[in-house]
Amino acid sequence: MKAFDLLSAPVRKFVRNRGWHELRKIQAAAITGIMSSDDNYILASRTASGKTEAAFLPVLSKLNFEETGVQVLYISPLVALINDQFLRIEELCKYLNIRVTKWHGEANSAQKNRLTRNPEGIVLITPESLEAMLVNKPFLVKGMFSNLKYTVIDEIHSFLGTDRGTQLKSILHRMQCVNAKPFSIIGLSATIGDYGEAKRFTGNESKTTVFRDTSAKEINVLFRYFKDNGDELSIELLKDLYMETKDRKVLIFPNSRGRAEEIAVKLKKISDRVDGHPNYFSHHSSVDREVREYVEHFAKNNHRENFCISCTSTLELGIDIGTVDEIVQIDATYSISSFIQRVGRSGRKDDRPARLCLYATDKWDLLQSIACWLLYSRDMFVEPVKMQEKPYDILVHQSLSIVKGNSEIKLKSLIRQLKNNPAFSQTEIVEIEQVLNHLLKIDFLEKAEQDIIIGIEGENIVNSRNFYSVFKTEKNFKVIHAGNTIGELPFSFQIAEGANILLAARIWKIRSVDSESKKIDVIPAKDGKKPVFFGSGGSIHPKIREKMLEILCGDEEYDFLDRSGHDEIKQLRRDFSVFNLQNIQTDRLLFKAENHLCLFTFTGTLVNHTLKLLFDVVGIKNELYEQSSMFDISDISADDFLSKWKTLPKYLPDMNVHIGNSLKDKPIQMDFSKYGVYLPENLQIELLKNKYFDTGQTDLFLKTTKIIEN
DNA sequence: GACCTGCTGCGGGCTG
Repeated sequence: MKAFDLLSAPVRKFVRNRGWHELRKIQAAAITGIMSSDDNYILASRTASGKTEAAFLPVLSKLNFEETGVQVLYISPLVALINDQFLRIEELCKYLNIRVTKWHGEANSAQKNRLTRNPEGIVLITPESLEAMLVNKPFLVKGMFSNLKYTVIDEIHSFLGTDRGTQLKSILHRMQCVNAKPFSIIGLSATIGDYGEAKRFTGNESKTTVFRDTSAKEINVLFRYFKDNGDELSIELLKDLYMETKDRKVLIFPNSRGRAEEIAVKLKKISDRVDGHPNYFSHHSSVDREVREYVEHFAKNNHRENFCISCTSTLELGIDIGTVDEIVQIDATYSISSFIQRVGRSGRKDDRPARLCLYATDKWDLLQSIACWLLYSRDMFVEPVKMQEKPYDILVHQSLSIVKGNSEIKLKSLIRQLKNNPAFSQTEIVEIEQVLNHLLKIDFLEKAEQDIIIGIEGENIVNSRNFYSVFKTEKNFKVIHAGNTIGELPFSFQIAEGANILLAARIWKIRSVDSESKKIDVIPAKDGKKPVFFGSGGSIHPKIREKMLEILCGDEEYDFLDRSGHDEIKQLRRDFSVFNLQNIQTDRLLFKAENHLCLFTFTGTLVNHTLKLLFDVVGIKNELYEQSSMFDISDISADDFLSKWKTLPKYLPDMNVHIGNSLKDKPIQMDFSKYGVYLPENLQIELLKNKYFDTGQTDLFLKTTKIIEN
């Protein structure tokens, strides 16, 4: 039987009326699977390949929406995506007389109230809104969701291996507990590397099936190399970039918000001068939400005019922005999976191959960029998801949430609930007890006779509006022009009266700064500096660094490189030819210069961090340059260094002591975790160890590496 | 050498 015939009559009518001649591969597979079983499914395929319909066509065919209670829950990582998908799902449901309700912080509260009085149909929600419901109105969760049949999780890859994902996994389990009969889960995802983790996310790996649409899109790739001079992009690069993008619909990804502004403003200036199109925008988290919505709307609805959006990962996820002809990446991405997301945003027209242009501004970035491209296109490599096996900080959060939701709960019952939750399945009971005891000790929890309740100190935390999310955000200054919010900026040396800055693809002069209300008043200006933001670097997988070394030691000529890129690689190869390298897997390079040593490790960020800590412990004076994966080592001879190097493995078993000392030195290191500071010290150390270090890989690295000298 | 994400409940003021 054909997949189409499995659908219910009204859904078939919908498909025919839309004029769809045939179902996509992913849709046919999903329909056959979902119609025939109540198993969980992961549907993986490119952006805009009809995944939403792949999930909803069979679910709408299968369920009886006359039943009371919400039947389908759709969970999205973004409010913007909920608003997007609402229109599509509502269109589908109009035929079937099913009510669809948006439920997030900005959604209409009258609609929400109507749903609570008469729960039915489909609800679109964020993880944080679900959390809030569990904390404040657990009775509502029971009333609304105890007859739930399906939960659809959009962009499920964005939850894998993240704190927010652990939170969602925990919430899903808590919801399963109030449900009469377990609901099924359908995860929608872009193509990812780690389907095992995606399957485990449903809480029932063996009853979860993955459907993948692997049909690859043809890509035309071009590399351009323009060495930058210091902080700003070279004028040659900008001119080339302008010519490359002026007649297309383009997304440019420059890896940082400051540079996104620099590019948008400078390309617009060139365009103004030569009478090109005026549609240059920037899109990132510091651009006001309404401004961003305008940009998205423009891209989606102007079919004839070209545009250029200079953006960060805000445009990586699946917000619908219509057709994009070309993707430009400035310098290497931090991961292959991010690279895949960005490439996937182009070439929606099926008849044309996607166009990808990779600019590099530094020799190491050029090398990394080539490595990423080869790993993606030849080796089909994607980083595995790095799981936090024991997410103690999320355990703190969920413990507080469960206690607050229950008002009071027996300690044994709380421990049992946490232990049965798949989000914490790797955490031992003694560890859960340790966390809860510490929360009791710091008055976040309190014993009231036989029960546990929220303690004095915990009240402030759980009653705050900020409690529902597990990630941290800083308070920034609002940038305002003539009463309109342009965006926001962190406080820095730049924020001063009379200074000129770039924001939202425009140039502004700061007229006044109000530190009290955190507002900056601006007027338009003619020239200015790119804004400064703060952030620590990303983490590069060892495989990318190994590929960089492989390219360096090889002699293949790449036909996708331009002349200057070709010359730069040639020069790099010449520089490294002083080493007689035999084995790319195990040989690493020690360059002996006059007064210092350069150790090129060609390994991942976490191993480098671990090596740095070990160097510090044994008193090797060093500085780490992550971009080239190189340690600059001084005040020691090569021979002394090598004999100390041999002793490093024996310090690894005491990593917790070393990390503990480092944490005492700089408590600020815990800042990455919103709830980590409420853990006992030994668990804080474990959290830090998992986040910034990799003792297992470092042990292996130290044991297998052979150091080659020049 | 970084990027991103979300938000209750209540009270007061205003509009229709």
